Amino acid sequence: MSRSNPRVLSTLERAGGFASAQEVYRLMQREGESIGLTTVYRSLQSLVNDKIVDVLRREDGEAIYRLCGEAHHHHLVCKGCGDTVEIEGGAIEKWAKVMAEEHGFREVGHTAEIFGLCTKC
Amino acid sequence: MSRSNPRVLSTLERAGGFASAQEVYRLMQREGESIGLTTVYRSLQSLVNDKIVDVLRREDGEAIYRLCGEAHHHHLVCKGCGDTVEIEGGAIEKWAKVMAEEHGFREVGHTAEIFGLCTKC
DNA sequence: AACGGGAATGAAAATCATTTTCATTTGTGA
DNA sequence: TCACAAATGAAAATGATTTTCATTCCCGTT
Repeated sequence: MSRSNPRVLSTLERAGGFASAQEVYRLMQREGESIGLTTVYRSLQSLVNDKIVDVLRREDGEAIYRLCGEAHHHHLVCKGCGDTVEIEGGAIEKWAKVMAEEHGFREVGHTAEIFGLCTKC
Repeated sequence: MSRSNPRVLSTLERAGGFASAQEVYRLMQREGESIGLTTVYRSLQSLVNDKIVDVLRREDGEAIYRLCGEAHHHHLVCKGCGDTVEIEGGAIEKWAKVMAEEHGFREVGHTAEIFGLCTKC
């Protein structure tokens, strides 16, 4: 096991708490940090294990890492222009909790996204 | 542009209306159909364009294709053993609809999954 | 200060899904 | 039959992610 390189976390923070591994890597390069791509991946994974960051997926399948503790929210994504609106999902939280309990699941998390065509598209 | 090979759609149906491109391809191979992977990808994409199937993402980033109009349900996935329970999500449907309307989105779909540790893990 | 062992690092190769290229085949209308 | 567009698929290209493996770093012990 490897522990997270602190500069990776700090870069993810600086990126707005939301970026892909490749982006974190490029960002660190541009800032003159000497680090390998492998280490970036390992650090991010370790942060995920430690529940310090979440993993989500872009539409193209690329993994993006998000700092936890951010107010938890969901997305409304436009299939046309890719525009994204953050929405709140109290209903989902409750649903997830109930469903999980009903089936005896512990340590539950969830994902939920809505996609459609926005007013402009 | 290429039109969808009908055998691809028929295979996706037979797969339970839910499979990745690779799975559809393997399934067709096993059934003795002569088809190339490229054609499977192209057909699925064309079906997506025609709004006959939806695209979702697995946790590992692989794209999965789902027949539209299928009885719509959600999943409760165990992080330990990978076991999956199908659950119903009336609450989500309502939430998605409300949120979409609130922001003027049309033709909306959604994804929602819950993951955690099952009783055995 | 030298030593030893485990953790961290990163370059390069391996994987895997997906896309692109391109030459060939097929189907259809003139 | 001819010609041309669409469909097909093998092989190569792409891009993210993971694995391998040799090297370097860190730290506590002689």
